[in-house]
Amino acid sequence: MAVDRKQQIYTTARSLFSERGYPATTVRDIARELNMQAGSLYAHIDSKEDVLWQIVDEAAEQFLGAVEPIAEGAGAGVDKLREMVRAHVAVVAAGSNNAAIFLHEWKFLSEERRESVAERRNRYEGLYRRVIEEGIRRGEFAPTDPKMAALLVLSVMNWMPQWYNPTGPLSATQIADGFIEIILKGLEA
Amino acid sequence: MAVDRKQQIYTTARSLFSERGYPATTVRDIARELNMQAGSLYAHIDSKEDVLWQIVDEAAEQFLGAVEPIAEGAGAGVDKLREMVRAHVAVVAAGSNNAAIFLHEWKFLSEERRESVAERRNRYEGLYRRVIEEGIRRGEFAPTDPKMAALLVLSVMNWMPQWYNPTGPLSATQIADGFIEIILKGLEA
DNA sequence: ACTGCAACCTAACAAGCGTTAGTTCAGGCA
DNA sequence: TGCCTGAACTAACGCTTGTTAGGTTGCAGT
Repeated sequence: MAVDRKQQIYTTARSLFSERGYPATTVRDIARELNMQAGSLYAHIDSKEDVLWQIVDEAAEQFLGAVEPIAEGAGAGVDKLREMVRAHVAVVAAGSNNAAIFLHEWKFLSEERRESVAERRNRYEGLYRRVIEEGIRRGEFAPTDPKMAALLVLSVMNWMPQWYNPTGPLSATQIADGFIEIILKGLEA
Repeated sequence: MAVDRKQQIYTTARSLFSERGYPATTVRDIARELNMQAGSLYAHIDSKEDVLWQIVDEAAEQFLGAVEPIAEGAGAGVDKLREMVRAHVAVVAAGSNNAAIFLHEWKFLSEERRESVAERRNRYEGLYRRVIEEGIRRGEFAPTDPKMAALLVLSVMNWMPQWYNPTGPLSATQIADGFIEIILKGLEA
């Protein structure tokens, strides 16, 4: 029994933050879900914003950690892009709450923390743009605007937490492959 | 002088709701922006939620009103899909604040209002799915899962309010055409 | 048996929330 | 002139917010 209470608090926070958003979630909501009192939370956490920060920070690391090695590795652009999308979708599927919070709730962090998130998000988006640019230069992809192409890929992935249901009929890999098939055909030379 | 104060309140609310979200925007924030007292707002509005409702309701009508006639009209699926995306993007561009609020803040409406939004959103998504299904049946599009294809199109459009900048270098039509070019190539038979 | 400690509780805090009531004041109209 | 209307104000309401302080409980190790 008595699994690490801190972890339980974070799990509950992830669920509620992603469902209602950070400002609409109160520490009393989180406490109620765990059958405890609001004040008792503070034996385990420092502040509500700290909880948000840890969740967002972790998610940022997960996405970069999964996709950066692929983007900077060797191989054809087509294959790299496919693997990047697969890796991204796998991260979303592994913890879809994290992804939704990462995408929408970072606004409520303090200035410096927000900047740390923005920096990593820019780096992340750059990975996709660069792989597509490289693919165009090599003649793998048709000469389209790489910024728009990257934005298209990222849009599809970023919208995913809004509808993805872990208990739904489609596995994460099926979803990734379904999307990337259409996208790669749309981009190919 | 003295433009309709009610309109000013709605314009300010649109701006703040889309920027910080509904729960993180206080009626005092709105009032401050208009150099007035929070209580004074209530000479013009009934409640904070009513303001949100009117904005969301209006946006729903704008999207359906612009896209439904095209989807149910005659013509090739390829042309219809292109025009639908153009029309959607035009609505976003005409009032990008509305779109962001419509997509993310409907959760904070009352049960019945939420349902009214959900019903129209389902109808809206169905328009895209049906045009794609029709296109596949006619042999215009390759036989892909129409649900995934529609989701791809909608994802790209729904993510747009997150990055679209009215004063940016790209016009709404350029954006729409850039995306739809890639997507149509990805779908074609 | 005693101590130490983590986990939890109750109670309260200052601040902020949406909203209401009562009032003031200027402008248009009889 | 006197009255009405609309828009604004001030002040407060009851409630909720994140957070803190201090006390209680029960269990692990000596």
